[in-house]
Amino acid sequence: MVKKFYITTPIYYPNDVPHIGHAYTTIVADALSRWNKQKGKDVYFLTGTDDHGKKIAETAREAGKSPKEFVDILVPKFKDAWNKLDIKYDRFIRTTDKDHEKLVKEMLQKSYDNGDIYLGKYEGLYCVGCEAYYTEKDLVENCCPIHKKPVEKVKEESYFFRLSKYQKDLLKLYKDNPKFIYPKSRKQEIVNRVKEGLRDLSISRTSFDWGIPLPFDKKHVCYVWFDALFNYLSGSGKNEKYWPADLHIIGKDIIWFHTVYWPAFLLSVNKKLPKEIFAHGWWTFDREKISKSRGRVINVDELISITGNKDSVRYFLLRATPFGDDGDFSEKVLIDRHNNELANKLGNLVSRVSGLIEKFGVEKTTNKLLKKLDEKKINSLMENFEVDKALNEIFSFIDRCNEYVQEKKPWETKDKKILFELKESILKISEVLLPFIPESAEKIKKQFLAKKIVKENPLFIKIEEKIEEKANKQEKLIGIMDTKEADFSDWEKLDLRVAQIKSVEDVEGADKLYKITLDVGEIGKRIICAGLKQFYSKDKLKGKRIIYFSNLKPRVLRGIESQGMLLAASNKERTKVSLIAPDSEIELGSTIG
RNA sequence: GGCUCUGUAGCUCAGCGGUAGAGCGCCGCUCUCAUGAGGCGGAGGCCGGGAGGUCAGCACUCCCCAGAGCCA
Repeated sequence: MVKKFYITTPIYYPNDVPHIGHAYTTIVADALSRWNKQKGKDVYFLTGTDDHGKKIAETAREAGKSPKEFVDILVPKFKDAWNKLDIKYDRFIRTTDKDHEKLVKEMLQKSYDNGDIYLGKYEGLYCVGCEAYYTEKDLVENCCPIHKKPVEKVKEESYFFRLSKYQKDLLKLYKDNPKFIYPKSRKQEIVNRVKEGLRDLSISRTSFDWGIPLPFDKKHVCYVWFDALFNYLSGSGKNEKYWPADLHIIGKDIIWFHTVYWPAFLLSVNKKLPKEIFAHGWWTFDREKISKSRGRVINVDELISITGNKDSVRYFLLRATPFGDDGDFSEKVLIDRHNNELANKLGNLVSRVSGLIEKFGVEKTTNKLLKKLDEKKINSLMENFEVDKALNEIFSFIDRCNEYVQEKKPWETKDKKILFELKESILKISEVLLPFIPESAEKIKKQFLAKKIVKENPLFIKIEEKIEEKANKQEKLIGIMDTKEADFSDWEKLDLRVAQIKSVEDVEGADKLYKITLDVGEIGKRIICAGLKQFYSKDKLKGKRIIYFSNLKPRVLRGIESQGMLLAASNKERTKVSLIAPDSEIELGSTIG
């Protein structure tokens, strides 16, 4: 019997365009989904949107639309983004889908009948942005600590779910299923918090009506989590074919809801529990947390446009950081990986080998090269969701292949057997890379399975360096060239001398310059201007021995004739300056050369 | 405040009881099949600090310092 594998992403709020955070979760789920499919499992991959909630209702009203109209406009943006990133889901669920609404009502009724839902009163400080209540001490100047907006004092009749009843069951669940929560450190946090005790959970609202009405009290609509979490069950295929979920991929911000509320809800309605929940980290942008309110969001379209290649984005996100940890996004690193790993290593390997095969052909032989690919290791890494390390392993095999070409020099030997080994290895690479960079992997496969293998256009076009960096490099290059081209006679023109700083004065109206009087031994006293004020105090300079360039054409600076210059080292940014000085006692006026 | 986690090469991280590792960046050498690609080599680390157990610690225990996260 074929083993099933049911994997999900959270359902996203469609009140915003899809950004790097959404993309990351979904790409990871897609890669794991594709990988399991490749291993022969019957895979079912669910993603979608959470259309309900007060936040959506309010944003819609501001936009002058009904909530439904509003989400109908935004939801396609998610589908479109996933399409652009080659995400292949089996169902895109929306909480406004009829079958989902029906199931949630059934589940509410069932839980109510079991005595797990009761009527009470909720009073609290509510943040619309978070869809959550806060206590006084959480607030920062009476505002929500995340959105920095004032909270509302809300008091309303509400139905409660008896979460407290499930404390023991939950603790047992964590104990009996060590793989239930990943990564381990997160698990410890949850266990400790559950041990502290659980409060019953408010699951309904009367203050707005954009949601699923409670079947036993139509005045109330279902509050976000009971509605949203059950998408995993209602979206699990015909007759819940794929339930229970094998893996919920989530961000670390919603781990509490998935590892506490969700199993408790399921226990209440007598359903099986998901097997594993993996919480990944967040992306920061140049070291700052990405959040909408701070305006540091990078959306999917922008992300793709940086390299113009969806596989670069997929590769970067999957590879950049250990799964579970926070990652830092920067354009530079994305481009570096695109250029170095995808273009120079993988793309170039494909290019050089296809070119060689086109010229010389292949001849079947045993493949010793391929043995260097440790598939077992890759498999075990993937089973532990160590996607970054699995990719690492694959790319070190790509390195082996490039080394192999270098070592065997098939362009000289015209050895068809070597080229056969390389061809087979590249085909294998295309196979193992398929879950991660499907489009490129397909291209490679097609190219190397063709009857006549020919060299084709580059898979990954390298991204030009930024203009600024390029300019820097050129400057550096010119610097080197100048030195190289200098004749000895040029050097001889310079008269460099050891000198001592006798006095230092400020220059009126100049915040960088000092007027410095030097003693240059046999040459006598000289006055120069030097931009050292930011780096050296007067006292520090006084008495110092330095190297003086004496025959530099004099120049008037701020009304003072500067007779030459003193030598100093400085870094590229000119934030550090260090005077050049003789390292032992020597007469003033001594020449340098 | 309570509870977690992290601190190893310039940067990102791996190693988790037995002579300090990788990738990127930097420097040097080199090939020419290939996308200004590839290959080889080098520099660079009191493995946050201190104490303890061990024949042996970057890894184990305790304390301290610094940073991050969670507290419904």
